Amino acid sequence: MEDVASRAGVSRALVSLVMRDSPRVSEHSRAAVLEAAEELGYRRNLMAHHLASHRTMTIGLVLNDLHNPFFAEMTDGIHEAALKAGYRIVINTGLRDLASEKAAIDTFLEFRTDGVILVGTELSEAELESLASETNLVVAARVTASDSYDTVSIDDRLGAQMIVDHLADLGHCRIAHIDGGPGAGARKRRKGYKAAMEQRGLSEHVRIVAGEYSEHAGTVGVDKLLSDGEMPTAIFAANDLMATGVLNRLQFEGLNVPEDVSLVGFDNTAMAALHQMSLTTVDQPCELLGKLAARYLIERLEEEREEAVHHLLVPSLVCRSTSGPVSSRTLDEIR
Amino acid sequence: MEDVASRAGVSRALVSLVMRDSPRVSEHSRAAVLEAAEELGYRRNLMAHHLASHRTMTIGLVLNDLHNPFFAEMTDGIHEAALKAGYRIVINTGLRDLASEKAAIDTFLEFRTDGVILVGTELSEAELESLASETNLVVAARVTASDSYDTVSIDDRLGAQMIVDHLADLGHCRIAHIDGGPGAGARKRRKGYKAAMEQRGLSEHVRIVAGEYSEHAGTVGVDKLLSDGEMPTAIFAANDLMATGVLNRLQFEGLNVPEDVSLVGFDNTAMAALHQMSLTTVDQPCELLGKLAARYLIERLEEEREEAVHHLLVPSLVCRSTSGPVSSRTLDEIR
DNA sequence: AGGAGTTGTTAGAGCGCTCTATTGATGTAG
DNA sequence: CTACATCAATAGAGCGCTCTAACAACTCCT
Repeated sequence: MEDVASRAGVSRALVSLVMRDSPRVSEHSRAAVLEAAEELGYRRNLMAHHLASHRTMTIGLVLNDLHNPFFAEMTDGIHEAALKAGYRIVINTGLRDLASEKAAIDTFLEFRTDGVILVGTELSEAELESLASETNLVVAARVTASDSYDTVSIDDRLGAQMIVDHLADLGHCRIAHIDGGPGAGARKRRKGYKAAMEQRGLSEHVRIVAGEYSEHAGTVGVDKLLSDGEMPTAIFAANDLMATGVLNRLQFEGLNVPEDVSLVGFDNTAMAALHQMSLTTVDQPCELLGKLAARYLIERLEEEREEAVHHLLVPSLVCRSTSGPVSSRTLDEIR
Repeated sequence: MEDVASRAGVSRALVSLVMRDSPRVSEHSRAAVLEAAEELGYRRNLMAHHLASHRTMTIGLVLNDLHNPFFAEMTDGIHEAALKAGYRIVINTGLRDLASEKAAIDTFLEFRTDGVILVGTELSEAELESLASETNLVVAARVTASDSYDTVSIDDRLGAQMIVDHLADLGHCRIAHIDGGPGAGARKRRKGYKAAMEQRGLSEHVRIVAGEYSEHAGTVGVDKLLSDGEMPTAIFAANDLMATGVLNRLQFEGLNVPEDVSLVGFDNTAMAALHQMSLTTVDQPCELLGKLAARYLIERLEEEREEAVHHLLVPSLVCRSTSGPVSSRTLDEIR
């Protein structure tokens, strides 16, 4: 910066002003500085910039799982909204694993990004609370009642209920749920499933298989369902990624979907819409969620608001071809 | 740091040593400092750290497209190798768009990450060259002959040739290629396709439709193929993501795969292996590629090597169910 | 003409850390 | 008992920037 200043024949402070697009610089000086900077290939040092200004104009984004297209779609929305407000984003992945997620967050804390958006976090509420005391925080795709950070999500519980209602309407009673384990929103989906089953008078058919938000968990889940007890006529997979694994395994086992077993996912990722999948699922307006998350964080950063916001969006069911009326055949006949 | 120092009853410099795990600190002082830091919730400021040390122990990773599972798989490999060497990674996305990619890179340059890995970059060779003069650079999934940065990739040209050979062996002559446009490796795949067609005496059947590495491009590509001229009996899509769109559209148009049209993709992403897709494709050992990329960058960072490395891996064909012998029916009969 | 404002520019302190050189304190050999 | 290492700890400069306060140089108004 010193070099640029002397080459442009001005002071270091003025170069700093030009770099920050200050309006209180004459056109003449501005041009001279920009030219000198260009010639020297000068690029400002964000580290030093931050150290002096305490701002980086950067948002840290922690995605739970890069393999799940849901997160890519959320990112689009966040990216767009952030850019529009003059912020840039930096991403890190939690690898669907608590320790890695914490490491990812630590990186951003050490980098001192202006704020952090956690998409699909697996952190406990206590951990979120303590994180919120260190930085500006928005949690997406998960709901809490905290008043120190914002949350943006769809109503997972309601989504699960819609699924059960849909399947029950088609005549299904033996509706099983492979759950999302520690995944964000998984508990609410599980609860919604249970509540809806009870409401429909299907309490005795409640059957929950432990899983997680991955394709592999779908495969394993089907194996478990096949190996012990009566096979359900419908499966509610905790998310689309898992549903992919379920569908794969069912077909591998010679079961037809939806003739023999109906299947419903959750998230409505681009994957689900594919002709080959054509998965019945619950839609999450990813881009909108992303935009809202970014917007709420930016409101915090610009100190336009003190109290926490908890924005809950209403999901909608997308019926495709993996769900159909209950079959009259039993599993034994099928085999 | 000052606070931690006074609380622990030592100097600021000693706290710094403890934070950097220096061996020249007595156990007693170390314990005292760590305790004080813990109590005060101290977290070192990476910005200041870098400013003074010129190191961040961080690698910037630019992924061309978050929606393409190929990049998620590469990331796994990079992440693992980086962590093992004590580096952390920070990700940014190019949104499959040159301007965004440049913005992503700029962020890392301003953050002064120790080095940058570009996965599937669309930058020109001149731009890559100039970037390499600013930071330590490794380019993955693309090949150049530069001697100022390393590249790690499979042999795209060979992969394309394997596809054409496979299809030609099945009796196909009218093999069309929907290309990857500005995408990394797309030119090589296009060239390999052309060369192989000529080698097989199928020059007159060479047909290239302009596309890009996206699902949508596959849909559009099929429409183009259907609307003008004779429909090919086989399609080589520039990557798996595009192949998904192609498959989708073909089925929508009532064409059976592989009975009416054979289809081959490229990348062998997890998606391609799904029972519902079962896509014939060319395998890229993503994790290995990622690991190599990280390793080469780290070698550069630790200044173990001066000259550039260009590592080219041999691809392999994975035959699944979207490719089969040429059909005797013509398109008119099908319709 | 003199005070008040406005505009463009600058000096210099300070952000939170590392790093070099230095100082004591302790041990070890001549 | 002195000379020389070795080890633990520290002072103080400096990394590249921003920010406050101050300063010229104008313009405007009474």
